[in-house]
Amino acid sequence: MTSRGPGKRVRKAPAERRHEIVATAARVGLTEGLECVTLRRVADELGVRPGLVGHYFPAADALVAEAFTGATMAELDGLLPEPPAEGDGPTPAGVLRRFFTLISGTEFDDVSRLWLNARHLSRYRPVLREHVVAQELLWCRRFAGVITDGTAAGEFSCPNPWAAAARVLVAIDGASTYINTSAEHRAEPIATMPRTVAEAELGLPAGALGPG
Amino acid sequence: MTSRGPGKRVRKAPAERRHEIVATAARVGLTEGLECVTLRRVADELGVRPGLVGHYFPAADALVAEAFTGATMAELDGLLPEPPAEGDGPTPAGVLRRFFTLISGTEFDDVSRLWLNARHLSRYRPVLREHVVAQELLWCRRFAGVITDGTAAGEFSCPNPWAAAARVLVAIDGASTYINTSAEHRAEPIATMPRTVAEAELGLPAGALGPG
DNA sequence: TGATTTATTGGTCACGTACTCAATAACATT
DNA sequence: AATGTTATTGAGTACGTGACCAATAAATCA
Repeated sequence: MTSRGPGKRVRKAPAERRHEIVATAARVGLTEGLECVTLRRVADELGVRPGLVGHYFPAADALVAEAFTGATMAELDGLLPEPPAEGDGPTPAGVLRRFFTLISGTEFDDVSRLWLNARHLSRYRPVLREHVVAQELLWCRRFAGVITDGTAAGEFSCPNPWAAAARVLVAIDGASTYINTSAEHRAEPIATMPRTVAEAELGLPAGALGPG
Repeated sequence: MTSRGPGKRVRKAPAERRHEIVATAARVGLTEGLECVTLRRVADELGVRPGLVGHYFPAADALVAEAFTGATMAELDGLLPEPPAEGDGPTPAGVLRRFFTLISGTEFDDVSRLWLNARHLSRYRPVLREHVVAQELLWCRRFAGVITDGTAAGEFSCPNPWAAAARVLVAIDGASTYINTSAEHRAEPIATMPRTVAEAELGLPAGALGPG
């Protein structure tokens, strides 16, 4: 990809270089796993010497953590966009319908793998752990916000949006847990569960958040 | 632990040695993580040279996979014992009550970590992957068996035990996914969910599978 | 234009891993 | 008691990792 002859130096503004390092690390982490996010791997990807990446990230843990946050933050904004400050965005039910449609696609598989990856790796890497906790709470907060909006608009009936969001996320994360193993063996009962749980939590009839 | 002077050799029957290697690997994997299951680590634990472990497991992947199966198999038998061939064991509802009580305890945390660990690692290690798939299906089958028994006995009402078991396991695995990260931040809504899902799936009133 | 800062290079270091293989010693068999 | 089998050792290779540091060249500033 990015290759140039040896010795030829390209000097960039620190902010720009740092940003492209994190972006590359996020891409590697998302597609190949966070343990592939190493100084050498990212450097190769950028056509740069490992020492340079080490210069921006003296501790490799920080790079892995930022890679995770970068990838999941982008994904969250794609799945559950923050509602516009004022005026009329899409209806909460519409937002959720779109959300459940998107996470059913195979494009979401890499994201499932990334979360699984990060949650396990957090056992050993405290810096990553903090980032994962922050993202988990952010996703929950974002989802709870949609529920709150929908309840205010009379679309949903939900006494405790935060707890309901947490439970829907349990279903989503539980269903995506098998992504590397027996997912296809039990596809049918598993895949439909998150949407069903959401409908139950929001007091909606079965199928209300379904496609079409 | 097991230490003896250098050079002193203890020669054991292959079956016995192999068994103690797997048992040690299972213990290390359960308490410290499957990436700590290395030839050297297991050898140190046994007071033996790394080459010996390598002799029994020419590929380290196989050792990790067997360590996982050993640990989860023991756990399953502790949580959901296979019913006696004939005669009267405990009632299915009683079995499930006991099950949900046990997985609520902190002793189950290591098991949660192990599953998370194994499911991620399966991404890279095909041998482990097969073992994890087998265990996932076994747990599901075992759970479905209890549901089937309870339905036959008139305790439960469940049209599809296999699918119901799969969904309850989604709730359990989803709830335990946060064990290394934000588990304690959202303990309340998350911890109660598996039992609630089970009660709904089995047509039981809320709290029917609760403690006491 | 000359001086200064610093982004970038290139190399080294110690560590831990799996894997290989010849030599050895404990056991079993005759 | 001698022999054969093999479980076990000990040393070695090759690889990938994070961390460290002096030298260098590109950009900026005086």
